[in-house]
Amino acid sequence: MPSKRTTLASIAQALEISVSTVSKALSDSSEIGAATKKRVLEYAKANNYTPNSFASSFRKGTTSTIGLIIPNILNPFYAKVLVGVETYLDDNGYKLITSISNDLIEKETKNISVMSSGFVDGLIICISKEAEQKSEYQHIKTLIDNGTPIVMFDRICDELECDKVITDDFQAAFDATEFLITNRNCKHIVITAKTNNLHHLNLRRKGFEAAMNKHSATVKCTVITDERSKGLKQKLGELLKEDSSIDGVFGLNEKSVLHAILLTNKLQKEDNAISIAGFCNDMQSKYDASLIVINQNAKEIGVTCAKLLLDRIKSKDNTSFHTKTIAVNL
Amino acid sequence: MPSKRTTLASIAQALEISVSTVSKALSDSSEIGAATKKRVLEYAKANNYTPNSFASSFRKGTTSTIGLIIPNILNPFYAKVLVGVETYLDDNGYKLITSISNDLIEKETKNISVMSSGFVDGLIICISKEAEQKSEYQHIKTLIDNGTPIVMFDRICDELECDKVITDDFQAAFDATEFLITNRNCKHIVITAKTNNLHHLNLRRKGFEAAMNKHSATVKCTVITDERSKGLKQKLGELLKEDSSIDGVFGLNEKSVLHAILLTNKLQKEDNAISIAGFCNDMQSKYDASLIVINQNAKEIGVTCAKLLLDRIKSKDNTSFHTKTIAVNL
DNA sequence: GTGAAAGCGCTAACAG
DNA sequence: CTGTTAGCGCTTTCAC
Repeated sequence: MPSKRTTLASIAQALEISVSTVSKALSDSSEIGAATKKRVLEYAKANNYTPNSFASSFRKGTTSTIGLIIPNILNPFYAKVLVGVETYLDDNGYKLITSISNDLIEKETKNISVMSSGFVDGLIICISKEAEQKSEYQHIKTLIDNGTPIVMFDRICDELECDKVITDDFQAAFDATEFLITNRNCKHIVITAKTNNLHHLNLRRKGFEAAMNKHSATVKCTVITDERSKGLKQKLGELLKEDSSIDGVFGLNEKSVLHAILLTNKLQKEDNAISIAGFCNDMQSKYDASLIVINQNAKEIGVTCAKLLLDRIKSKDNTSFHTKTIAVNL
Repeated sequence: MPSKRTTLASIAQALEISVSTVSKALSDSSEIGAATKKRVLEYAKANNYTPNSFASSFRKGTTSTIGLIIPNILNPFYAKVLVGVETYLDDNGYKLITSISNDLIEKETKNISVMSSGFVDGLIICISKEAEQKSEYQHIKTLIDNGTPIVMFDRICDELECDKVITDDFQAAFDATEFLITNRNCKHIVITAKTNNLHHLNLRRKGFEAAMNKHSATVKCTVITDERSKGLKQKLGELLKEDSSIDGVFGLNEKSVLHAILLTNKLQKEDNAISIAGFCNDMQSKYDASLIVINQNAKEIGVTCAKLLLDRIKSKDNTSFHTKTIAVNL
């Protein structure tokens, strides 16, 4: 193991030329003669020189690194967004620093400040539930004021001036609900809704309600609410046992859908007795053709975020922010 | 938006004191008088000075950043490992750079070299399927020779000298299989095995076989092999329809287990007619109590990797590497 | 063609 | 107590 890394200086010393010559030779500058270039390149290879890109970044004032802050990586929606972000960044020579906020403002704030203290050229963020519920955006505002380019996705905030990428939650929920009604002939649909007052969950619920209103003549609905997922699951289980007229379930989020799948399986009814629709990115959903899954195109969301951010960084423009809506499909 | 960031130099200039005084004052050094400290602190706050920790890292020669390279983030096993790593790192003031290799040597190699060129203090890696199958470890060796501390997990290689964290795959498979036999009274168990020659999958299969041999008098087994997941799923589906004596399925990996759940659900047999056991970290499995899930304690694996790595970095020792085996439970 | 030198922002000897 | 100085490794004018 070589005790010391090869650097420009060590190459220069060994070859008795100057550091700047070495630097230029390695970057194949036209200023340097072919003979010198060859000498330098050979020496560099022989001593397996790897440029210290950290130093280079420091010098240039950019890091080619992007920060991603998400609430939870076990939710496949966020995992897929990460895949999209990582893919696009990697293709463009950028690195990715990831932080999981666990939906806590404190951790979010801490990591934002660490990253933005010179480590990243820009930030992609889905704010924590806590921040959204308390409308606490000061930590994000500070970031923007500081000049760090950011892109928000999924959970966004109108008062923040930056690029944003969202799903058309209302339309998606409307479409899926209508599909339950018109294609699966559902007559009694249950919706499971957490009472956590998240903006995009409310939109989904409104989409569902709009569809129900449109078809109110033929379809009935029952709303289950609870502030916790477990509570929702339990109530749904009881309801399914009691009321055999239920022939559809609409899940507003990942967990609701998974719970619905499990509970209806347990009932051991004849095939397709109960149709399930909802927002779900779990692998499981891909294998179960009977499900009506709202495909949020999470990976595409990630790619779009990354693209918006890199474009913003390259243009150095900080006006006219875009909000892109990623289409969904069933 | 302030056109220029506040720096030590700008503070020093404004207050007509030296840069080093400012630096010391901000780090609350005992060398500086209370009055000066107060002046500096107030000015810093007023101009919301944030230290450029990138520059500081550069100066100190360490980045407080760790690289994590995993094949796939959509596999919940790796996602959970990431959570463990991220949690431990964050608690210890470290950042995390993540790269997804997609099981390709090329991307793995590229990202390793980018990260190790000064951006990370150490690396945690689960090598790509491709590297393991081709026994290509040169890119890892180069890294080790270069002096970068690394920790391997899940897929390891004996010839590489570094810390390692693994699951006791053999024992886990043995225990789960025996549970199927003795507790669920299975008489005919199907095992779905991909023919991809991955070390830890082979260990799992050996564990299964050892249990079968021990109970060969009472239990029969059928082995399904295919090089692709889809093929396995199809063969399993056909077998389940044809042979009604099957009362147990053992899945060697995530997908196999998920497929088995789905297929047996479709059969609409009476409850618990077919018991399923296997390696699975999907959310779904948590909600289905009838499953026999091998809990690999993925988060703990992540925490252990991170801990081993930080300890190694701090001690600067590069001898006596440890291989830790994380216990599993059903 | 090649080299000298400045400097990115910060830290840490060493002087006063 | 405060200041001077010398870099970390690299890029980039500007001279020669």
